[in-house]
This record gives sequence, C-alpha cells and structure tokens, in this order.
Amino acid sequence: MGRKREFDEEAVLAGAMMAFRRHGYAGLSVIELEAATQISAGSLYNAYGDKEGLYRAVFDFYFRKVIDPRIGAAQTLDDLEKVAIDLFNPPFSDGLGCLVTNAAVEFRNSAGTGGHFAGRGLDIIEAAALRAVRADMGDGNEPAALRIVLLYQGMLVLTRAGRLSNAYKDAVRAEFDRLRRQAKSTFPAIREQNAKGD
Amino acid sequence: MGRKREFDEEAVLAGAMMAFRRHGYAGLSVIELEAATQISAGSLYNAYGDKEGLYRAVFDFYFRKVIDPRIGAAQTLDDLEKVAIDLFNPPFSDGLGCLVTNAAVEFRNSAGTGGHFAGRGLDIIEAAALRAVRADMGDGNEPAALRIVLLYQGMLVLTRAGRLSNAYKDAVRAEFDRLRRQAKSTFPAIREQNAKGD
DNA sequence: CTAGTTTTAGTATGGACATTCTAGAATGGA
DNA sequence: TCCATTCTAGAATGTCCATACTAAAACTAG
Repeated sequence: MGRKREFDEEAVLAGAMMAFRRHGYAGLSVIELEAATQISAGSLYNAYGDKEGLYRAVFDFYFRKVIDPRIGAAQTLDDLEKVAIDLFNPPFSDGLGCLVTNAAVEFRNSAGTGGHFAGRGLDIIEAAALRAVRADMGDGNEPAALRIVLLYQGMLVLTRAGRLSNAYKDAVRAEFDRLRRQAKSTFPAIREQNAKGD
Repeated sequence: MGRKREFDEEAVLAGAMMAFRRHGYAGLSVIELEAATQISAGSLYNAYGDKEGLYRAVFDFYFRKVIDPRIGAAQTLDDLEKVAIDLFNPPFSDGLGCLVTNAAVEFRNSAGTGGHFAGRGLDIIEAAALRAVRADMGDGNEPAALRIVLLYQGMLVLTRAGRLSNAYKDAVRAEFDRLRRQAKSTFPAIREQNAKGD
C-alpha cells in the first residue's frame, strides 16, 4: 500500500547526525539538511514531520549506534578509558564532539527535546562511570566516577574548540592509571573477583 | 559635539551578557536584545555596528569583569578551587554557564568571532591552571593542570544541563585536596618558598 | 543662538527560514 | 488493471530576523 521509501533511512540519519553534530540544532537549516541527507525537504517532512522530529530520530539513532554500545555497555575503567582516548582517534577525532554534550550546552536546563535527550545521555554516562568505579574500586569511590564524567565532558568541550592536544591524552591516561593503581592497592580482591564472574 | 549617550554602557553590556549566556549567539534575536538591554535596536546598531559587534563588546566586558579578575588572576590551587566551587554559589550558580565554554561549543574550531574569544578564554584558563600547579606542585605536574581544565569545563557543561549537584562539589573538592596533599608531600619546600615571595 | 553632529525610537526592507502545498511517480491490494 | 495510498521534488507561503532608513531630539562648539 503506497510507494516504497526510496532513501536508506540509516544513511539519512547518519548524514543528518553528522550535520547536527557539526552545526547544532538552530545552526542547521533545512536546506543544509537536504544536502547532508541527499533527500528533499518534502521527503524529510513526510518522513519525520518537522525539523525537530528529524532531530529526535537522529538522537535515537545516535543513542543506538554510539552511546549505548560504547558508553552504556562500558563495565570497567578500561572500557571508559577507551571511550575517552578514542576521542583522539578516527572516527571520533573529527572535532565535532558529542551530540549529547553539544545539546546540553545548546539547550539549557533540560528544556525541550534537546534538553531531554541531553539529560538521557548524561544519565547513561554517569551510570557507566559509577558502574565502572564500583566494579573496579568498590563502593565509596563515587567521587572518582563523577570526576570521570567531568573529565570526559571537558574533553568534549576542548574537542569542539579544536584544542584537545596530545598533552590532554597523557593527562587523561594518567588519571585512569592512577585510579587503577588505587583500585589494586586498596581493594586487591575486587578485580580478582570481577575476573572470575561469567 | 552631538547628543549624549543616554544609556549606561555597563548596564547594557551586563544585560546583553546575561542574555548571550542564556541563549547563545544564534539563539538570541536583536528584539530580545532590546528587552535585555532596555535600549532600542537603533541605539544598539549606532553604538556597536551590528549584532556581532555587540557580541564582541560583551565578550570584552566578560573578560574584563569575570575571566581576568577571577581566572587570570588565580595564582594557586586554592584560587582555582574557589573558581570551581563558586559555580555552586550565587551569582555563578545561575545555571547559565560560562560565555567561553558556551561559545567554544557553539562556534566550533575557533571559527569566527565566537571561536576567537573562546580560544582566548581557554588560553587564560589553561595558563592559570599551569601557573597554579607549577606554583604549588613544582614542574612536572602539567598533566594535573590539564585535568583541572577538563574538570572545570565539564562542570560548566553539567551546570548548563542543570545537573551540577552537590555530589559534584564534593568530587571536585576531593580532587583539589588530593593535589594539595600531593604538593605538600612531594614538594614540601615549594609552598614555603611561595609564601615568602613578595 | 545656531549649525553641525550624535543619539534615539520607530518604521521599512530584503533575505532566510521552516513549513505547506501541488503534482506527479511508484506501489500493492482488490 | 485500476485505485487508494504513500512517496518525492520542487515551488509557494508566511514569519521572523538582522539591518537600513528616517526624522526628531539633545547636545556642543563657535
């Protein structure tokens, strides 16, 4: 019933995702979205209702493809360190930052769609940090987890400013090294116990 | 020669500063600027040329009133800790974040006026962190300074998202405590030497 | 006093933008 | 093979925006 959709939805969302990461929401026009997605505004409106609907779909896509598998799935300090250090490697070194961080700054205080998704993303990041710290260091080190959240968000700000030099890579690595050292010395049993699980 | 300016320039810049902090550059219309500054668009254009000229003037004002005295003048870890912890206290707890951080995210990669000022602000913040760490901890601890920069920028992202809870305050304080402890134990002479200076 | 200059408020303008409309093309069930 | 439905491209629309313009008001040098 009805004509088949001609465009590849994943490709459209991927293109729009790059464009929203680069320009933000307000800074990206529908005309630019036509170029980024290679489909006409008519099709965009037919498929997603309006610009905000596309933004929502892009955010869902971003959670599904980037946040959930990378951060939502992180269980250990090593996993989180990889997430952070990957900001220095392709494809994450493109300088466009994270849709979540960018939206948190663009849409203040959880207002509207952008703020809602930003909040959801920060929930996931916070939860991952707490999970990893508890797994590797035991309870009572929640402040270390929150500092990881702050470090990571700070990295994304500097990324966006084109200022995330290799000196920052060393600084972040050193922090994870320190946490792991502290984990081993203070709670030597915990990592062993983790290793046994599953 | 000519009519006197009726408005108080500092008040206009202060009002525009709040509005730009709240809404960003693109997200703030000239009509909203009329309300925020209490002067008409005609006067704004006469005084500042265009919207970008006003933005530049606001940024200069922000450096002069906020960045330079608070961060540019910071010499020690204590000074920097105060800057960070003040994000939890009025007037800095208004949730609007820092013009520098917001501009760094809005204007990617130092592009244009916003990026230029963001870069200048980040220069000052980085320099202050390095100065404080060197003063209190001696050379060789530059990574600690960069982590302070990241923590601070991360705090500003969470502020903007309305998520900078008191738990983060403790986490940040604990980090500064740790740095001071490390400073004392590793370089006991340095703080004494500092105290003598001047 | 007044001529010249700057400031002010308000209106006008031209462009950009999100969105809607239109007409035709593709699809699949009856 | 139609026919209802969905999709697509592009043109049309109305709104909002930054900025330019206008005329009056206020000020100062001479």
